[in-house]
Amino acid sequence: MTQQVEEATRRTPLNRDRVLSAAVVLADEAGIESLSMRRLAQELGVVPMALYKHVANKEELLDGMVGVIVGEIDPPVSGADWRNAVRLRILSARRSLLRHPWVRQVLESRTNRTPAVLGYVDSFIGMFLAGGFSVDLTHHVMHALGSRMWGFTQELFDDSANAASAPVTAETQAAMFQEMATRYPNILEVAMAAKHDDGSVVGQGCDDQFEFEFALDLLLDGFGRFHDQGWTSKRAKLAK
Amino acid sequence: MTQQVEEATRRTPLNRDRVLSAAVVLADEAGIESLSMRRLAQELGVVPMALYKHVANKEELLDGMVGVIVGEIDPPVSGADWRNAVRLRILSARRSLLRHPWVRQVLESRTNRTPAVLGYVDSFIGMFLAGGFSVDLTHHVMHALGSRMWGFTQELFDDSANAASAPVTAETQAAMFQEMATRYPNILEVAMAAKHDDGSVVGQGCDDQFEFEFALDLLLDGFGRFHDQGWTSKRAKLAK
DNA sequence: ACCTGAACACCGTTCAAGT
DNA sequence: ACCTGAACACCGTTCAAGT
Repeated sequence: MTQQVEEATRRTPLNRDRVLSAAVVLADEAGIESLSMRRLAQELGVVPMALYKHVANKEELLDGMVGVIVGEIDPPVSGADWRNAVRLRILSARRSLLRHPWVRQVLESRTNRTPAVLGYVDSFIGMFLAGGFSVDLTHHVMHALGSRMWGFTQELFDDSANAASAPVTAETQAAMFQEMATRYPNILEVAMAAKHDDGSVVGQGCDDQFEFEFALDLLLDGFGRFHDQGWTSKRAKLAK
Repeated sequence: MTQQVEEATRRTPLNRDRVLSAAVVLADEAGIESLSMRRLAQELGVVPMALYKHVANKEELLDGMVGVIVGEIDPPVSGADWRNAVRLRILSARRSLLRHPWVRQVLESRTNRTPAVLGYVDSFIGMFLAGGFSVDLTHHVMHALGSRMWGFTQELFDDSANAASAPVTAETQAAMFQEMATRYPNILEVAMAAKHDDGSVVGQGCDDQFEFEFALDLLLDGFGRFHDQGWTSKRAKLAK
């Protein structure tokens, strides 16, 4: 930072938006684990306590950050049937969330009853109701969607962490292969098939976008089938 | 702790299992946020550094704790078709995980390539392969299942946190209702229907077990349909 | 060789003293 | 009335000094 920019930054009075934007940038660039009140204050050129005038505590800071990203998600497209509306909105959310990978963890780690999140959920529910879904079915469908409505899934193994680690030698790779073959043959078989499918031997093998849409479409198909059948939870419970 | 018990505890030499068990108990009773190396050491009546002889660091401690719980999950039942085998196993995992609510967060926050987790996943994949699923379909099905294979879903709003908070007065409840009605009418409508369904006005309204099984069965139905149709990812990609 | 007290480099947040 | 330096009560982990 040059002297000039530093001066200009310092002159701009701190406000909630500047705090939140700086926090988003910091989380994007340094990772959510590097986001501390002290570090954020330093980045803004203020004393740590100055932040507490604009956010009550770190929890509120994180809620606010999520709000910023949720605000970037496109509103529902108009004039589409429920399936397309829901699908496009989720894929839009996915694009937003992929730009800010830390949002997933923050969304997962807390109960998110902030206006931004509630507003998103409310308009999301609205897409099903507008599509003629009963309130009952909409309720259960929202549960089934869960965090997938944000465009992400809790994956079993997060490869993004692995990508940053040191490259493994051919030797250790061979040893890992041997270990996998004897102890986890099924995992190996599936992983090999995915890699073969991918064409590369080195690549991580899984097309995340394809996997996401596979599961999403499977769920949407199921929702549509239930809707067409006039499914109700009461009948489902009686059938048990 | 009486003097006698304290003596006995101190005489038992510390080992990895005792460290992990104590950590599990501490997380169960005090919550995962209260689990620190220092607090755990105190609980075991040792100096913090003594722990580092049995676990390399906190990450390894958490991995080990997950391993303890995963070890409690029932093995696959034999002689069942794939659908029942998978279903029963997931519901067994769910029972284990519900007894130790912190496991969800720990599983979500890390890339879990530990022997315990890999072993579980491997045997899980085995159930689909044994049911005649292609390796290809099994791969995508495992992705679609995601963390649901552990018996939990990322819910939008975690009510467990809310239950611990202070009870709200009738006044603030009415104000919240008013706020919801004007700003989040769709959420309110769904929430009201769920409560009515539940019979109570106060209850949290959602039957978590029902919601879980609703989504699980919807997915399993989809998997079965794909299996019967001889679905392949290659054909699915060409169709796009 | 083994064990561990003290220290290091952090946290989020409170609070009283200074302007 | 406003602002903030110092302090509090913690962290995980290193390391050197002590046995």
